[in-house]
Amino acid sequence: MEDSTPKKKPTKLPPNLSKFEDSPVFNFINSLSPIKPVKSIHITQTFNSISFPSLPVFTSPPQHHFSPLKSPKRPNFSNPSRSPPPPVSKNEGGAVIIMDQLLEIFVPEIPTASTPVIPPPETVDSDAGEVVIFHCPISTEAMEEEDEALFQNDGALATIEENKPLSNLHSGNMRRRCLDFEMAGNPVSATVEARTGDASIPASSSSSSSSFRRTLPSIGLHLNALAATLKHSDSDNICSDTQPSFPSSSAPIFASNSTSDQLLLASSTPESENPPQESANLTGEEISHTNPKNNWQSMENAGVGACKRCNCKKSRCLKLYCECFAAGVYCIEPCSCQDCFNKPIHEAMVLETRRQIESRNPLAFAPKVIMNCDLISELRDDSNKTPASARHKRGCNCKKSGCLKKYCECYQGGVGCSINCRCEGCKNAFGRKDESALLGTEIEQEEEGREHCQKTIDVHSDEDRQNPSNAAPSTPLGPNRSLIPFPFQLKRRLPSFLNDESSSRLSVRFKLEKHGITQTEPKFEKTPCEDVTPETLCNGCPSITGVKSVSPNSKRITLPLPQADFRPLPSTRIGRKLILQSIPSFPSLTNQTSGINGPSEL
DNA sequence: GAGTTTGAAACT
DNA sequence: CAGTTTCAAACTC
Repeated sequence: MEDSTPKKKPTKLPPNLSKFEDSPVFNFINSLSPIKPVKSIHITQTFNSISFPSLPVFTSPPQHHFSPLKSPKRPNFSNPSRSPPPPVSKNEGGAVIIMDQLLEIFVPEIPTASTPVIPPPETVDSDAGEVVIFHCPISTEAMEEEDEALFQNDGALATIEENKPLSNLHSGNMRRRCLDFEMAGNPVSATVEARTGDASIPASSSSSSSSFRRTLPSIGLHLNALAATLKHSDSDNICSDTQPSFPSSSAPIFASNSTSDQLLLASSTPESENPPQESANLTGEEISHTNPKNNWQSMENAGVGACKRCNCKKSRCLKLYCECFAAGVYCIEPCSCQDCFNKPIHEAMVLETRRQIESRNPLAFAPKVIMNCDLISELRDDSNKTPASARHKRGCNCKKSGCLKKYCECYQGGVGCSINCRCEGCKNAFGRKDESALLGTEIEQEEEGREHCQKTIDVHSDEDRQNPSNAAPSTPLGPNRSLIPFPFQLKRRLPSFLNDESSSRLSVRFKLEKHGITQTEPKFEKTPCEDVTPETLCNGCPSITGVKSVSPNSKRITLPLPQADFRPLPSTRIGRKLILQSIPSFPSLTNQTSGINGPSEL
């Protein structure tokens, strides 16, 4: 509003000036002047919108202005990456993209308002309308947060978002949150994945709980993956920003670990956090293979799950009952909560509450699902923990669900039950408690016998040679991949031997055999993945969830480095073993901080 | 969409 | 620490 008036003034000015300037040139200019008012109008809208982001519509006007700047990007939108049909997609995609870009550039662009010419009026209108629709769900707060993240990451984000729109546009509002989760979960993973294509590390997997939630994390992952495939890996950075509001929370705890560690960690929020890992797990290839649509769906689903939406009525969203709060994110519009205090406005209260909760349980906000790497270190400390690539931090206590429903946090997180679980009648598709126990013992043995790694490797190689099928799984992917539980889809698509679990378990079996322990074999042969996969996996993991990440391999893995190289290797085990030994080197490469330090410890 | 089930979180 | 209550998600109809 204000803007409009000032602009009008300029128009008024000319008359005054006209006195001085009667020259034909001046008249000519004056004649032109009428046009300006029109431009000014656009500008005013944009500014208004900008100035009042809070408004539900807030987005639309700015878009226009921004669009010009973005104009270069638009072409990208039109890019094939988008599945949607061109006509419709144009508007939507354009609009959405614009919004994202606006968020990114937001302030900076304002100056560009002068450039009204750039955006074709048509596109502007259509975009605006659509944009409004998409973004409305997003709270201004969320927008702000996102913006911050965007600004921080700038280039990377911009590119990412550009890419994202392609795949993610549908999700619109969700997208932001997903990013947040990613950040929380694993900022780096995404980048790593994108760059390396490996995905090796991320434990992301944990993430996602059941099909979708897991995907959530995956969502982020997906986005990242998409972005990665597209180009930018930087998205990682973005992730970190996501929840500025909750610095203290779990993040620090896990954050202490090196970035790699973070990657390893699966965020508690099944959706967001895990997904990243999953995505990470997914190789670029996989991602590419998977239909963007699938990812998309998964993302949307995840969005529901991953991008948390709570429905709290009595907790004020200040207790762990609230998924948003538990995930360390503010509630946003999509939430149906009542008397919500989990908003930036009440940041102090939120922080205080978090502090209290953490005082009771320091890990209350820590990721509920911990990936391999963590386990590795933990395992050393805690012999009891299962070797599985990912496990629930505390374990579940299911009595009736059989750990086959989302009631089960393990299942929801896409991880198998562990010894820590007190569940009854565990049938967790991702790994039953009893199985994990066996694996755990095996793992312990492994660790004990690491000295024999070399030997075992040889043995494995021999065995692999004998059993090519076994060997295949063991491939370098194994190690790297192991972390990354392949999406169920992948399992379906890929030969069974490719599954991490199978490979990992096989390797374990071999090890056991070597050690003289053969009893376990039957179970390993079962390769729960295969057994289980059908329903749960299919449902849950369309996107990723890498539940099965359970494989012991995952523990070792982490770094993407070798993946490409290793894949060729015939035996996964070998890869695992090698990786283990190589681990030491990784830390140095990635992070000094990394608590993992596998090598030294190893 | 309402009601039920379930198990985590919070409380005692 | 165990038992109970509260809570909200997940699930069913």
